[in-house]
Formats: sequence, C-alpha cells, structure tokens
Amino acid sequence: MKNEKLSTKERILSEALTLFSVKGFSSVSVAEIANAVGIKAPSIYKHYKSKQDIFKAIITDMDIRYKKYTASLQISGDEALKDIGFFSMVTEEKLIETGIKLFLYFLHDEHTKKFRKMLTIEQYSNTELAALYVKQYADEPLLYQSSVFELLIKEGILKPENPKVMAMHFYSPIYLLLAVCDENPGREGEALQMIEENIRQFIRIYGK
Amino acid sequence: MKNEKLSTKERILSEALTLFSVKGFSSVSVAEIANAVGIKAPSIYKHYKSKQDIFKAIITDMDIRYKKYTASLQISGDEALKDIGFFSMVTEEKLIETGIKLFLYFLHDEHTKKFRKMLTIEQYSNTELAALYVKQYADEPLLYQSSVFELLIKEGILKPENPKVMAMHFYSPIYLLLAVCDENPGREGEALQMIEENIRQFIRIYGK
DNA sequence: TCTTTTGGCTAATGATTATTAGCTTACATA
DNA sequence: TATGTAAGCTAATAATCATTAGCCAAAAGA
Repeated sequence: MKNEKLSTKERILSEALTLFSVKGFSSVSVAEIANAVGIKAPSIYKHYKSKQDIFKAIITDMDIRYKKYTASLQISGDEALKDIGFFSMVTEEKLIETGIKLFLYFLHDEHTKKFRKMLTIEQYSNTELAALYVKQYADEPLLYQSSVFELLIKEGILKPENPKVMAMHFYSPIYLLLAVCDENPGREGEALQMIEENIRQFIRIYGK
Repeated sequence: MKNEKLSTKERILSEALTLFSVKGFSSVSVAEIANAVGIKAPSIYKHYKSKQDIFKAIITDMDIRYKKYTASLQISGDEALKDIGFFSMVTEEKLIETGIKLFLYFLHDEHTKKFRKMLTIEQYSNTELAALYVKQYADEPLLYQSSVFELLIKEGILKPENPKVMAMHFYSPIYLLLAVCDENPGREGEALQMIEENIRQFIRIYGK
C-alpha cells in the first residue's frame, strides 16, 4: 500500500512498529505483521530470526534516528551560539515557533510518534526502555531547553530565575499536550493555541 | 501474602491490576492471575465469567474510587471557598504542600498508581480508556487548578495572567515528573525539590 | 548457460491460551 | 440433620501462537 520503494525487510520493521505502537509487542502476532506486509508468517523468518529480533531492530533503528536528530540540534545550536544574529532572533514569535515546531515534530513525525507510543506501552515491562523513555522525553529536552535559557539569562535577555524551572515551564506543557492530542487529533488546534499563550506568558514573565 | 482480609473475588481484582499495570491486559494469562491469588486458573471462573470481565470490574471499581476522590476535593474546595481563612492560607508553604501532596498521591497511592500505569499501557488500543486517561490526568487537574487560580486572581492575590496557563505552569511539571519517577524511585527526592523550586518561582512570578 | 542464493510458499510441531465439564468438599441454610 | 450452594480441583478442548522443515521459482552471479 505505502512505501513501495522499501525492501521487504524494511517494510516488516515499519509495519511491526505500526502494530506495536497500538497494541504493544506481545499482543501482535507474527502472522499479523506478515499480513500487513502482504506475505505469510513463515516468510518473516527469512528476514529476522525471531519476533524479538524484529523488536530489537526497531530499537536499533530508532537509536540511529535519534542520534541523528540530536546531532542536528547540536550543530544548529552551536552555530546559533556563534552567530551574532542569534540573540536578536529570540523574539516572541521565534520562541513560539520553536515550541510549536517541537510539539508538531513529536506529534506528527510518523516514526517518532509510533516509537514514542511503543515506548510508552513497553516501559513498565522493560527497564532499558523505561530509561530510554525518560531520557528522550524528559531529561534531554529539559537539559537542552535549560542550557538555552541559561545562556539567555547570561546575555541579560531573560530574568535571572532558575533556568531548570524555566525549562519546566516551557517544555512540560508541551509534553502534557502531546498526551492529550495523541488520541484526540481534533484537539490539536486548541493545544497549539495553548502552547502559544503559554510562551507569550512565559516571555511576559521572564523577559526583561 | 498481603490483603488477608479481602475475599477471593477482591484479591483476583487486586492481583490482576498489579499484573496488568506492568505487562498490559493481553500479556497476562488467567493462570498467572490465579497463581498470584493462590488458586488454579479454572477457579477464576467461579468469580468472573471471563478475563475481559475482570478487566471491566477493575475499570468500574476505579470509576467509583475516582468519583469519591473528586467528590472529596469538591467538598474541601467549596468549604475552603466559604472559609474566611482560605485566602490567608495561600502562602508559599501551603501551595508547595498542595503540589507535593498531589504529586505524592499520584505516585504512591497503590491503586491510583497501578491504574494509571494500566491506562497508560492500554490507552492506544481502547478509545474509551484513552478518553479516561486524558480526562483524569490532563483535563480535570488543569480545570481544577485553573479555577483555583482564577479565584486567587479575582481576590488580588495573584497577578491577572491567564489562569489556564498558570495551571499549566503549576500542574504539567508534576505530570512530567510523575513519568520520570514511576520507574525511577531513586529520583523522587530530586523531583520533590524540583516541584518545590517550581512553586517558589511560580509565586515569585505570579504573586503580588 | 549453469548454479547458487534469495525469498516466497504450505504443512507440521509443540507450547500456551481461554474456557468448559464435571467432580469433590465444606459450609450455610432449611 | 439433610440439602443446596459456593468454591475449589483435575482433565479436556479448541484456538492461537512462534517457529521449523522442506519445497519451489525467480533472480543474481559465475
């Protein structure tokens, strides 16, 4: 149906992730994955040695994607820091754009979204995945935002309040609204408006 | 082992919830539940007509508990509103206590915690549960906090900013830190400190 | 062109599953 | 005391599951 260009091996991964992200690993049968790909169950084993193996491949794949994603942030971050124009870019509209882009990326990027849902389901039965979940959706975004705000405080653009708390005020509403919108696409507009108001208030409060 | 006073029927519910909250409904076998209770699988059917039936009973049970919980909030809320001493109670320390109590209730109350984890796992495969999740952990807490802040604004205790955004700044960090601590009990202290700092900053910012 | 590899298939296996049938025992009630 | 019911048990059933064996055709490589 979709992804005509992908190899069978890749399509297995893709369809498996789609199914795992809704029903969870153990509720999805190999036959179901095969059916979604358009082959029979035993053919799956020509590509992966077990169902677990498919799962591991998904994790590995997402690990690579995530490293690429954070690397791209790091680069544009570093460049931005060196860029003289950076601080002038920290306007209200730019900050709103940043927040909304982050939100929409997490919400609409097919792979990220499915992977996040799968992690959400599997986190309680797998210690490694629990750690990965907290790292990707709490610790790292907070750390990143925190370091940005710390810089803006040093530059006298924001008031000298605790940057970690500021990161909480900026990021945690986005995290919560993600959970709201995941299964309620109809509430996306409302969420976007909330994020915008949130950031305007953020600047009114913390801006100088 | 525990709950010596509960009937078998109640113990089935309790042990099933414990298992569902870790592995999810479909990954838990009836034999597993029976084993946790200390009986054999077929005996389960003397108390519930199917595995689904156990699940429904858990939902119904939690519905009742939740109604009791919100009713208790409503009463103490109304009383508080009428109470002349209420507004003088809105000190920094009292607000911190409120936030920390909310956090610790969600984090440590055995039933709430297990039910929340189960909802988290099952939300993507069950529309009803998805709605319940958003209602209990996003919409209603935000609505409640929002109405409290609205009142405090009218009374001139807080600055006239958007109370919905204020509720976001107050509640969403608690929601996020819950996800962090659920599978990392070691980080509870850090989270409590974060909540405290968050509320202190909240008051510094919004207080008059 | 010949041969090997790739990737599909059907059929089979053995484990696990939810659930039912039917037996037994203890207790509650008549 | 007699009897019915509640709640346990073992054994059985039928479905579903992951996985393996082994066959076949087409594509790739020699």
